[in-house]
Amino acid sequence: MAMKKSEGRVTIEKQVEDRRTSIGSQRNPASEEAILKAAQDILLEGGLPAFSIEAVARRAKAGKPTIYRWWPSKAALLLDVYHRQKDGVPHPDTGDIRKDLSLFLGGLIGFWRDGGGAIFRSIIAEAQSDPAALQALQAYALSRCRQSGVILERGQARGEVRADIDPALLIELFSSFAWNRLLTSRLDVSDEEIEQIVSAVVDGVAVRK
Amino acid sequence: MAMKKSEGRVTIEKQVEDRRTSIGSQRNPASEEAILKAAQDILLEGGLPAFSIEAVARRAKAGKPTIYRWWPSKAALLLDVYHRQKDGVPHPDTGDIRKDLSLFLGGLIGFWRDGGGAIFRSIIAEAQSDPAALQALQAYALSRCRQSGVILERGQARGEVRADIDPALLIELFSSFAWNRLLTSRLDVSDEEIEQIVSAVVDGVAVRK
Amino acid sequence: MAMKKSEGRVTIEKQVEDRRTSIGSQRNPASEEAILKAAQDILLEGGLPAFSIEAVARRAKAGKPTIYRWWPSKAALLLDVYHRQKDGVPHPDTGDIRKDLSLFLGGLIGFWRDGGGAIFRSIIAEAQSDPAALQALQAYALSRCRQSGVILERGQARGEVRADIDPALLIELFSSFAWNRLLTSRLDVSDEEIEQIVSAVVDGVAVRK
Amino acid sequence: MAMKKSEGRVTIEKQVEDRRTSIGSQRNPASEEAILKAAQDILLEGGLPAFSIEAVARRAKAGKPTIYRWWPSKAALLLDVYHRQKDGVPHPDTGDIRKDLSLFLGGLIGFWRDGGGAIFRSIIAEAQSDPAALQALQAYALSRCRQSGVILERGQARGEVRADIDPALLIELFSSFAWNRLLTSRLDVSDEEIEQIVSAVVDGVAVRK
DNA sequence: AACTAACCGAGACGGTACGTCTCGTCTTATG
DNA sequence: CATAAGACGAGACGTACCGTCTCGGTTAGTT
Repeated sequence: MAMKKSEGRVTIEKQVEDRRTSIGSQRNPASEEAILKAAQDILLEGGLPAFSIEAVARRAKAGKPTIYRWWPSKAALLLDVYHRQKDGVPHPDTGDIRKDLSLFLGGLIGFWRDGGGAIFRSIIAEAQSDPAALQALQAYALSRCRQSGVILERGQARGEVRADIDPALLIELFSSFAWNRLLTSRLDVSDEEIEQIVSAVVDGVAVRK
Repeated sequence: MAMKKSEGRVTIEKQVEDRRTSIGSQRNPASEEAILKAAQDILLEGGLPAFSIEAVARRAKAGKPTIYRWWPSKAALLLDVYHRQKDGVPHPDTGDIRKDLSLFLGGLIGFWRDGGGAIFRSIIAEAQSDPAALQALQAYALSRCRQSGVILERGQARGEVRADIDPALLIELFSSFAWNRLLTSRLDVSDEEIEQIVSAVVDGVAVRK
Repeated sequence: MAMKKSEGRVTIEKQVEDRRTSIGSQRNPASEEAILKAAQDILLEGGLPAFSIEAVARRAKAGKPTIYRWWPSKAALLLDVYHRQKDGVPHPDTGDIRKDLSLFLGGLIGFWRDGGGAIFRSIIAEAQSDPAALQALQAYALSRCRQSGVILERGQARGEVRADIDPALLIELFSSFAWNRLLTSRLDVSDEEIEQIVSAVVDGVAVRK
Repeated sequence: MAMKKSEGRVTIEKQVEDRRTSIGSQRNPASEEAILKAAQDILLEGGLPAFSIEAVARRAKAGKPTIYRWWPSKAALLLDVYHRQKDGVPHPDTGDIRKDLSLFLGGLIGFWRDGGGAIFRSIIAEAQSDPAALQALQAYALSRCRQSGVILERGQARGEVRADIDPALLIELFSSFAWNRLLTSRLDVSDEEIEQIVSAVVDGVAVRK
């Protein structure tokens, strides 16, 4: 992406090496792209400790004020970076609530374990000190729970799931578990563990009388 | 010279007053106490962003090296501060697994909501960038889950809870929910919500056939 | 926004007042000046022991990195401070080598005695532990000796001074005496002593046969 | 020296490794020796920058208070270290003032160049900030000049040197030159240079009429 | 023989300064 | 007027020493 940026301007005069300058009184998409790319790369390579506005500017060959102009805080940049990744967590519809929930939970954990979690971890951490990030995180989490609640709603429609269950709340319970494992770097969850959790919740912990 | 030494301490009690000096080749409990107190106060007042070794040293009227001597990292100090608060989360034993779990989850959330959570939030945030903090957090979380697992073990002993349930894993599921709410500042959980979650897990989400 | 920028500077003069910020991608003369001034004042007030980068930064209301950016070492800053004082040691040209040398030596000692020596003392001291300072001092001393050698060169041109004398070496001998007195705080040299030294060297210590 | 210290106690029980403890209510010569030795070694190896009370204590395996008990300041320790070295600068008596002065100046420079100067440099540097060191240095320098003045006094007695010359002052002039070279690390003075200086002063710089 | 007094090492204490890092703001020069 | 560049004040980081203090142990003289 970042390489493409000068491609359209090659013929216009002599082009000073590889420098990216203003394109006038408007936001420069090449800069935005370079900054987001740099931010993402830094996060994936060095994690949150390596992530600083300074480092992003350096790597993106951008001026710090350019970053501050468009992203008011570290958290805003983090969120933008996160939104770029399509998160690939599915809302399966196999017709079997056990399978659906196992696939959902396993998918979420797997996505995070395979590299997708680093940035989200950073956002959660940032949200503990930055109120703006916190609000964004709240909104994001809520909408995700609602979206994923569809799994249970389908189960309810099929008469497979109790009608008095709040789908979003239950999804929150499952994804909380994934959060916990993400935040404690214990994402190596076996299929058995996932199935045990799903089974416990679906069938109930209590002995059937 | 030797006479002067004890002269200032004749009145046994209230003495510390101004300056706190060494008590010889051994750790000074007064310093440790002052440092932990200062650290706690700073955390409660300004949260994680205000928490720096510099600030703690200043407030505790201690030298920075004194802190570094005893706590190798910011995270170590954070954990020590957290350990000082007796966390008051109970392991209730009412004989009814529903009540026990509700009291446990409600107790944890209540404790965090009423001020006890701020420091733990900070530790989780810190653990996202500091490997040492992460390790400490892992160990802590694990041991807590095992401890609280006793609630379910008692249920199993009573024949109330399925024997194939892993107590620690189930507790982890419940406390994950509390973590989630702590980290998203949504600890205002109603008793109904807690009961719904407990009920869902105890009785199962599935419709009984 | 853009309008606000110049608003505070409408009245051209007296403006600096409180805060001194960047003037763009280039060295800020106001900062440089403030730092050198602060350094000089600290040296004159508290001498070398009071002179620390920390103290200079504090007094100049500058950040430490700003100092380290422009002066790689304490010694470099010291030398810059010394160079600011025009040192007022003359190269007199009375036509009489005795008078010229007396005025030179007396002038040097007098300049140091009347306040100008404190900083140079500090530089010499610093050079004993800092190789960079040492090198700077060597270069400075050498060039001064060569400059002042002109006194003897004129004497040689007049046929008053032996042609086989190395002017710089002789000047070094005289200024060494001043160094010695500076470093041992014995700058209260009487005119008689100066004349005795000059007389000894000019006329020779040996009895004329 | 330091090695000998346990020699007398070998047979008395099992001797805890190599520890040097108190010998009762009196100064322990072994400790003093070990401290001076350590101080000297550090100075010769790392120069003034490496010389700290901390380092000396570490190397001498002594407690810091033991050092502070006997030497009130860094300078005092430095001076003691310097006094241990017999300085080997001669007061030659060849009967020829030229030879005597050349041997004196050459001897002083040579002694310093061959390792003896490092400590004296340190003392001079220290004296620029420590008044106690300064005073000690003044006294030392004065007495040395007076002692070495004997060279010129003998010349005066022989009728070889003008009677109106102050011997100490002249010696100060010569040794100032050595100081200068010591402090600027330019002790590689050739015999020719020494002879030129001596010749200039003995015979006079002025052309004989 | 017991006691005292001073010494010993060790090392903790409250501090200061070090030199490096990042922060978020600012101004320049370039296009 | 947006950009890359980079200087600025601020202040935290972790380290090295400073000079003071207390400790527990050792040993020489004195009782």
